[in-house]
Amino acid sequence: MAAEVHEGMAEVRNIDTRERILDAAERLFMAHGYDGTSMRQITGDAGVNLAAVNYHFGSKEALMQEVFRRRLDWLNEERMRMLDEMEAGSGGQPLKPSQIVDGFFGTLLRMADDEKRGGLTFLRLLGRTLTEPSEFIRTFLAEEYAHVLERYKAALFRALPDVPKAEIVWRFHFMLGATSYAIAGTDALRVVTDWGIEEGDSVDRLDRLLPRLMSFLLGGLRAPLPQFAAAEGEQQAARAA
Amino acid sequence: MAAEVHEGMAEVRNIDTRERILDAAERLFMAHGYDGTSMRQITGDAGVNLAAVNYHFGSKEALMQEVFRRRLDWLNEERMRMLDEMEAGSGGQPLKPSQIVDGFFGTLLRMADDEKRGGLTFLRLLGRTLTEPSEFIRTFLAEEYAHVLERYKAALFRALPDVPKAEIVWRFHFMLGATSYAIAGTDALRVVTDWGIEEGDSVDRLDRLLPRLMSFLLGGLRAPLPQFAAAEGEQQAARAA
DNA sequence: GTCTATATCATGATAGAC
DNA sequence: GTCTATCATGATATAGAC
Repeated sequence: MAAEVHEGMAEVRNIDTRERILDAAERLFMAHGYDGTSMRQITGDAGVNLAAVNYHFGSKEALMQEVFRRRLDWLNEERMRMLDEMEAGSGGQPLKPSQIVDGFFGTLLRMADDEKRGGLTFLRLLGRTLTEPSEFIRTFLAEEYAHVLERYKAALFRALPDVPKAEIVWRFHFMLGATSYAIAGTDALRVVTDWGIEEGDSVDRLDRLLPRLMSFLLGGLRAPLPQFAAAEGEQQAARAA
Repeated sequence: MAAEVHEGMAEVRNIDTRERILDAAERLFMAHGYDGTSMRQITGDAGVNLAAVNYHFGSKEALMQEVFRRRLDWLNEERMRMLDEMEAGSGGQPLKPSQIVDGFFGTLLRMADDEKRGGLTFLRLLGRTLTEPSEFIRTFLAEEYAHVLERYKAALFRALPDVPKAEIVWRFHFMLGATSYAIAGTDALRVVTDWGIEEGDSVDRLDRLLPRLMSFLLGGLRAPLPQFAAAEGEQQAARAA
């Protein structure tokens, strides 16, 4: 009797097993890194059999890719959708830098509150992975979502016509770093923030992180240019005129 | 005869072996991470025997700590020395934010040109490790050099009396992230910077990275406060007056 | 689809000769 | 201090019964 129920639920349990593995892998990769997490830990945590990972995903590397794809496909479609929407509403005018930054980084940070999209766990995993040494996964991310970066970069070029393009690319990069580190939420962070914070100020609240980060990013993006770049900026502005 | 020469050089070869192991470990940990690097790779690369790591350092973890200590002791002494010097020359007045940022992050970045202090290899290792999941090493770093962060944080509090302290701590954290990511120099960086850079513009030149990063960091540090924090800033300024 | 059992290999660490 | 040889463990992956 139990066997019949088991057979009847085979399809459902299959899907369930896949998700359970992905959830456990996401959590463990976040906490201990790719190389620091074994398939025994993952399947143990997920409550499934050791062989299930290879059956459902083929290998540990393929599992890692699927962990990211599950979240990033949605995120990057959302980013594209927001850019489409903002550009449709701007009447052909360049967007404001704050709109672009919010579309890219704000959309990312708002995932932290969305448990069904991975929430803070996935965000931290992503933040850490961007500087982690597992080459195959950085390559995968760069290739899979290059088109999104490209469109946002182009939007920034239009929004800041008198800033040299090289400078914008660098600043985009600095913004990525500040954001990654903030969401990675390492213990180094905790040590820093534990000092000298006024009583009652809840540093850890995510709804405050977003405006804090936004101010910082925009301040950096629009900062005065370094001297050698300011000269290039004048040339670029002259060409455009 | 050969045996006598060997014995006579024992001390020298000892030191040499230690340094060779540290150099190889620094390079490999940077490229593949702590968990992704085996002691066989390290000793193979260093051209020494496998057992030498445990003889000289005791364990893989202790080796990793020594890799960092070798570079960071100097860096953090230099940071302290610069702060002492600047404060001695300011006549009791608060320092300028740009001085403080240069003392902390400029001193770090200038290590990239100093091959005998680890150069770019160590800088990248450090940048990656700050978000890496190896807990023991982040704990080690946080405890070992906490006093330096504390002094720089205090200097920033004095330099920016009407910015809430919590805000300064966060912005310090964002600056750390932007810098880590920039020096980690992942492939994600390379992909980003390969797009749309004008011909002849050498994006990779380190002497340009420093002023670029400085402008960005200072722009972020001095950015307008987010609304909720601006209110706190007024209170803080009122208390100080 | 799920399980047990196992093949195959790499890891960190150490004992003991030299 | 350096070497060889080896231990004990844990890794990914798979074969084959159910």
